Amino acid sequence: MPENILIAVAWPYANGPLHLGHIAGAYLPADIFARFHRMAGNNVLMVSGSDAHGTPITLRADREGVTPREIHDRFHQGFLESWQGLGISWDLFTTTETENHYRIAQDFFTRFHENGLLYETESSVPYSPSQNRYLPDRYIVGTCPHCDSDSARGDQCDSCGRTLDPRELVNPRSSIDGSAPEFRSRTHFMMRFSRFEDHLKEWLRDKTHWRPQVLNFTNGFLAQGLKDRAYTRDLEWGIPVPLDGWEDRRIYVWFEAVIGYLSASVQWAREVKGDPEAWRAWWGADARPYYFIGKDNITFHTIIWPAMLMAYGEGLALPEDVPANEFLNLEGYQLSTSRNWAVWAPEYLANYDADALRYVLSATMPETSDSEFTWPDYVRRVNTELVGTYGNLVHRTLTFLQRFFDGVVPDAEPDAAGARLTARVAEALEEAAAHIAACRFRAGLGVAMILAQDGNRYLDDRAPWRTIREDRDETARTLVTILGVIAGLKTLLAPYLPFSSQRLQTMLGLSGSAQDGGWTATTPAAGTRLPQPEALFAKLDEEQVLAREMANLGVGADNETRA
RNA sequence: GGCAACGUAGCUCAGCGGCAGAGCGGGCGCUUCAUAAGCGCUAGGUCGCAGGUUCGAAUCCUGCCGUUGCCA
Repeated sequence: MPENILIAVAWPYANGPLHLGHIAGAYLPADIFARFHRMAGNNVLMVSGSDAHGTPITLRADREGVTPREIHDRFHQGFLESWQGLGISWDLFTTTETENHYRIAQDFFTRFHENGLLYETESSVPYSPSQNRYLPDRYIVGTCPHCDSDSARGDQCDSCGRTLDPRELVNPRSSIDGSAPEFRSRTHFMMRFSRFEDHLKEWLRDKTHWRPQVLNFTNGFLAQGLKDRAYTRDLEWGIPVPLDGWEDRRIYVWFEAVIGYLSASVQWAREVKGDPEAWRAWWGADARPYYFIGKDNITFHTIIWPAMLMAYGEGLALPEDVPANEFLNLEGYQLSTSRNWAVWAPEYLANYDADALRYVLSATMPETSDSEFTWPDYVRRVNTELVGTYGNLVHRTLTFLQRFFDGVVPDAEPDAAGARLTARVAEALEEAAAHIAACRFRAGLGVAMILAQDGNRYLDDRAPWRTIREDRDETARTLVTILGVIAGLKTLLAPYLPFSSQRLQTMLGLSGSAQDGGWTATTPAAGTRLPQPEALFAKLDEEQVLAREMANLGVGADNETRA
């Protein structure tokens, strides 16, 4: 019986283009998971969108002298193009800047308020008299009270790493115009998260299938006691508090962005599916929601958002799993937008193949600990593994078939050794399915690559280039066997390498899409004439790649702001 | 400062109580259908450091060093 699998993926800040860290951290694993489950016959709803209201967007807008909406629109559009190029197969990628999202986020607020979960509290907020606006903590700069650095921000000191309150800063001033801020007393709402501590602990009890890092971190966080948190902020950009007289305060971006998982599902039902109630199948009692995020977001998805769902009280499905990834480093250092230490998706896609990146990032996905992307390693994996092991197995087989069989699939059955290998294909499909369903994506890919090696070894053992001289039937048996392996690889790799699997689908003389073929190895029927094969992947010139990429890295760094 | 992880072969990473593993790179050989691709063999490691538990520790515990994330 098909399952309803909600694939909810982190909402990227629309303040800059996507880079490799985003892709390896959340979007690629989510997409592999989605494509696999669709092939396996499950009902998938995969949603996310641009986070329009984060502080980084306001920061960039202030710096460029444009509105936050202009920043959001620019990068949201860029995201859509990158998804297309990378083959990230959303059912809907929307944004928090929609009427639908505002309505649902405000509905959450109203519900919490009516249920007595929000209470008022006074807090001291930095205000700029010269600009006549309240300032976010990180807009205040000054001297750090701990280490005397004069470039500390109101939220944190980059020199000593301590987090700060803007009132602690010595000689505080606005980073916009250098004027001294006032601190004004303002009324804000606190959310009674503390009320859900026990319920959360109870809910977490059977989550033994979660990754240890995620579970330990979550349990540890809860063990320290869940505190109430400010639900509103003094900002001009964001979703207004839906109460008379409170319109100048906004719902804190974090508590609003997570609601996007639900609001995007609702929007999908109405606008894409054309059935306004269709979203309920992915949010009901038998739905299985998976949240793909980075390790910096764990508490919001294992504690805050589940608590909000409990607080909302419609029996909305809680996360089944939150397979948070660790971080991807680049050439030995952390990715950094401000230092331009990154590989940007648009630039990558302008020069290289999407499947090649999907392969390399899948093989080195930071599932269990931080991992490393280097350009020499990228070239090596593409040339030896993608081209050499997998691509070449396909190419040597299909060109052989053209040369000696006129491209026609022979009518033959595998021999004994071939039957054993064919059985391996079926096993590989089962093993990989188990790995992918459990969010072990590297392991799933490993199963496919071992099968490709088995195929190459089988070909070398059978040596059809020799048998063709005296025993055409035996050669035919070898080829039919290896075509079955290739068909299996096409399926096994379709979640990882959708573009090349589709090309292979065509080269195998199969109609339709590789995605719709199901999680099985379908071989072309005997007598089918296959088209002239083309290489699945292009070999890279290491010197050329390194010359281009190492020259770009870190160039144009902007050290004035951090993003 | 508190919490949670990570530190394993030249590189990238598995393993997480029972003889230290894979891929790549290095060395040697086989093959020639194939994108100078493929296959086999081989060298290479005080499993961050120091203690402890155990018949037995890369694996469990403690401390330290280094890295990362979250929180204060």
